[in-house]
Amino acid sequence: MSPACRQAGLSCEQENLMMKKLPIDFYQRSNVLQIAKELLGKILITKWNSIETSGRIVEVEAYNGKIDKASHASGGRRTNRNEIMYGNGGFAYVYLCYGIHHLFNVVTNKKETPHAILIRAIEPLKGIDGMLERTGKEKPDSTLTRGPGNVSKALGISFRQHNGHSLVSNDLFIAEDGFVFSKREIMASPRIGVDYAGDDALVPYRFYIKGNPFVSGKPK
DNA sequence: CGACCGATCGTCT
DNA sequence: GACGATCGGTCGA
Repeated sequence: MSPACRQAGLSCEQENLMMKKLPIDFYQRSNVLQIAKELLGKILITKWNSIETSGRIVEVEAYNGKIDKASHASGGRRTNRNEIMYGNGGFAYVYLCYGIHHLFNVVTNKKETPHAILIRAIEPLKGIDGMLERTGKEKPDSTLTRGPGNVSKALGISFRQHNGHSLVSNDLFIAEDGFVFSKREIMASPRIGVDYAGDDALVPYRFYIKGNPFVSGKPK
């Protein structure tokens, strides 16, 4: 059960009822930084292989399209791999990183504007046993869904099966339950692992929840 | 602590 | 043939 529902004294049944899937309009807006911040506190859910897993988003990074040197679409670069970024918002962009990790992104904005938001960390809510099974971990500590590679592993997201998947589908989507982080809990910093991006490596496009144990990087 | 390193493979040059 | 929007481990101070 989510902290928000526990605080409100709601049962799991009631919690399900108040869960609302984000509509396609949420994703197709033009301000990727705004959407990235709004994703903090929302719930990412997967339901497949008879397992439902979900977690509250606590860390994201925005990638600001063609003008962003850190983006795969930098300079209008368009390849087989990043093609989905050039489509409409509301779809998953999943790619393989270092041959090992499947990184899950939310595509935003409209056709031909390749905006994306990388989901870097979630706080597990449902299906923790399933997450442990998928990751091979013994205990649900803070490394379970810390960092983008771990998020995908715990939720069973892979680039072969889920790249281009709709986010208004019934098996992979983001929902809101009324919970919101307060503004002062939301921190901004440069993005991680984008040293190659020159001056764009320094822009504060990473947003995370202050003090949350699932947030990647060094605590500060 | 911090620095470094190996894993592993699809994609692009 | 080189290289990642990473992770977890090791090693030395």
